[in-house]
This record gives sequence, C-alpha cells and structure tokens, in this order.
Amino acid sequence: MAVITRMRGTADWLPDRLPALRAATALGLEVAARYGYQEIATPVVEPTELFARGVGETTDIVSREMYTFADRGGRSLTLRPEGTAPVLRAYGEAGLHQGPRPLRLSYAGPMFRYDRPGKGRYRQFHQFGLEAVGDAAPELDAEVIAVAWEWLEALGVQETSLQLNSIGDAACRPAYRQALVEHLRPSADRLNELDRQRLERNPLRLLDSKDPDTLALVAGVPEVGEFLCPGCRDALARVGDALDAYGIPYQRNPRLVRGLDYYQRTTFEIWHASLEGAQNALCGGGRYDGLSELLGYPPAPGVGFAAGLERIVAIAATPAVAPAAPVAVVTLAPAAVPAAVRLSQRLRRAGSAVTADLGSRSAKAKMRAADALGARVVCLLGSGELDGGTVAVRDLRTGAQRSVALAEAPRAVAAVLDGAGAA
RNA sequence: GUGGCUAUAGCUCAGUUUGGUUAGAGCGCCAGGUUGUGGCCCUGGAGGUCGUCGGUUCAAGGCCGACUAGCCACCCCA
Repeated sequence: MAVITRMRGTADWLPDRLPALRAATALGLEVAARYGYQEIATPVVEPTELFARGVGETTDIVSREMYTFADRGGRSLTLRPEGTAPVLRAYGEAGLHQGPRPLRLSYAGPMFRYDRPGKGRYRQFHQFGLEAVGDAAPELDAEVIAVAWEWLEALGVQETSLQLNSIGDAACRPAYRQALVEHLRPSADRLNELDRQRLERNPLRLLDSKDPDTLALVAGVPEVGEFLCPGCRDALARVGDALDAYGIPYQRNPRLVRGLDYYQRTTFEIWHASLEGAQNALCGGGRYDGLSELLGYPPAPGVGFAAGLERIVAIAATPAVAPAAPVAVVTLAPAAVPAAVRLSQRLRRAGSAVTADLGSRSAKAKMRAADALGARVVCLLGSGELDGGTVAVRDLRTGAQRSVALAEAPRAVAAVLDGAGAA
C-alpha cells in the first residue's frame, strides 16, 4: 500500500526542532508583554469575505494564494493567510473599541497560503505578531517596531535592517497614484503583462517590481515623499523621531509598498542579510487606519507587524535542549514490574521526569536505551533487589552505583541529580 | 503560476569507460561478546518494489516521457 505523506509545503516539527519554535514564540510574547501587549487567539478558519474585503481582492494573497473551501452548509471559508484582519474582526465583534485605547494585542499561530513552496516559504507557516488598535499616534508605529527589534536582538538575530516608508493616506495617495500612472502610461507597452495590469489596478506595486525593464521606467518616477499631505508627512517624521529615541536605526525606502490593501501611511519590513536574494523579509507591517470600517465595524486606527517564525528559527541561535528524562527505572525480572511501577510513580510525584522500561529486553539493551535518552540516573530492580526490598541506584555520569532500601530511593535519586546539577 | 536542478537503506552518499548476473559504504537501529548493567571496542543481523507510472531495449538504478515531491531563480512575501 502506498504510504501517506504530508501535504505539499507543510512541515512536521519533530522533537529536536520544536523547542526552537516554542522558545522563539515564548520570547516574543514575553518581550511584548513588557510593552503591555496581551495575547489574543482567533480561529484558523474565517469567512472568506473577511480577507476578500479586508486584505483586498486585487492582492496576491486573495487573488491566488488562499485556501478556500465550502463547508457542509455551503458557506465559503478560508484558512487564514494573515493575522491582522482576524484580530480586527475580533476587536470589532467584541466591542473592544469601548475599552482602553490603544488596546495592545499579541498573537502567534499558523497561517496558510497556497503559494509555491521553497526555502523560507511554506503553505502552512507560523507567525508571531502584534496589533496596537484604537490610536493613530505615530509613536505607536515606532513602539511596535521597537518590540520586533528587541525580540530579534534577544534571539541573537543579527545583520537586520529596518526598511521604512509611508504610502500616504486617503487624502494624498490618489494624487500620487495618478502621478505614477500618468508618468508610466505612455511607456506601458514596455512593461511585462503582469506589470501592465498593475499599472491599472494597483500602480504603487510597480515600485518594488524586480523586472529590469519596469525598474528602468520606474527609476525616473516621482517619489511618494513629494506627494505626502501635511498629515502624512508629519506622521512619518514623528515615527522617525520616535525610532531615534528608541535608538533603532532605519533606512528610508520609498520603494517599499507591501502587498496588502489595508495599509496606510507607515509601512515597514525587517530584512536579514543572510537570506539575501531569497526570502529575506523576517517581519513586515504597517498602519491600517481604515481596516475596521472595511469590516463593517466602528473606526479603529491601528498598527502592527507579523514575523515569520520559520525564517527566524532558521537563523536564530538554537537553544540547547535539556534531556527529556533524567531518571530511568529499569526492571531486570518480570516479577519486579509492580515494584518498578510504584517506584516510578513516587519519583514522578516528587517532580522527576521518569521513563519506565518494564519490558523483557536484556539489561544491556535497557541500559543503552537509558543512556541514549539522556538519563542521569538509573534505578535497577531485579530479583535480588526484590528479595531484599532494595533498589540499585546508578549515577550514569560517574558509574557509581549503590543499593538502597526502596523507601530511600527518592532521596538517593535526588542526591545524584543534585550532585549532577552542581557539577 | 513560469524556468532550472535533483530524487538509491531511517540519515549522508557511492554505484564502476558509453545500460549487462543476487544494488554497496559510513552513521543510526537490533542482537551477541558480561548468570542481571550504558558510553569505547569487536562480531553478526535487520532494513531498499533504486520517488511514481509508462516507454525504448534481449537486458534499465544509469536512456526517454509524464506525474509527484524537494531545492534554486522569478513572482511575492512571512
């Protein structure tokens, strides 16, 4: 029979690697908590409409990357491709705009995009992110960036660069958009087909095109900065000032556009040098002041970011993993099984991690297994121990082994563990 | 979604000038070398329909095609 394998673009997190993902996530939540962010969890499935309206029909995510299906009731559902729209939906649905502003929220979990998989890109991947909702202050933009920055530093991720831009708002973006179109339309026939469509539907996206011909045309184009209205100009300056105060270096990147429709004003990404040429964005985000209304809820300006944990785990220093089982209880005779079970339970209640090897394999095999598991202590129970009401406690580091009364076993085990810890 | 590279044991890989008998190694795993004892060492063993399907051929792990999956570039982003 044919074997069943995992779905394309998905990955199993085996025990040797999962701790790295857990640790990176826990550290993010911890750093965020020090800035007042509280964790929120939303469903992995949402009504398709949430993303169609929130993220935007013309975006790559919605137009070709969503896992969409009909449930048994005929409703169109989608596995979430990103976290911001769901969090804003939850925020509006729970009436949180009636609470403190801004409300600082953090989240972590799997996201899904039906994209072609590659290194650093998966169909199910994991994000850690923040949203600060209910306040339009540009200083909040810098705060969100500061959390991301501090988190990456704490993970030991180096060679990062913060790319910062403003793409304007409803007051000034239309003018810039029009200037772009007017500038480029005369030479539209020199664009490739995809970029020609973008010229009509989402001309800003042409700015970060990598097509050499497009780039050549875009080179002479006016920059967003020249078109920003006073409000946007001021906001951008204040984000920069706040970043300076945090001591975070950044690079103005007038070509940074980002692919989601809900962004306004501030957009940013954090890039990593070692992933140059590949999937080098560790983290991306921005401000989305009109999103809540798009979802049918009261206005709730906000700013946030999302970071890809697979990419971060790939370059972060991996923490050493402690052995799973420092104590192994081993039987050397079938009759010793009940006593071994009782001893194991006593040790577990005392707080130790204990594996019980009660089968009929040879003593040599069981000792080898205990060693391979990383055990520090082995408690051996054979017919001799059974007769004497004792247990042989062996320190696997030193090889020292002594026979103690069963009742004394927990103390003897603890003594070895303490000694091992001190050494 | 486009182009390119790759696909042999659990892992990393060999596989012999241009297709030719029972497909190999190291590591790992299991067992023995100690009537009941780990790490080192020695010996033995298990494990592969050579990604799948089809084609060429007297003969295919080596050639051809399609499919699947992984990787790289593009696209885009996390």
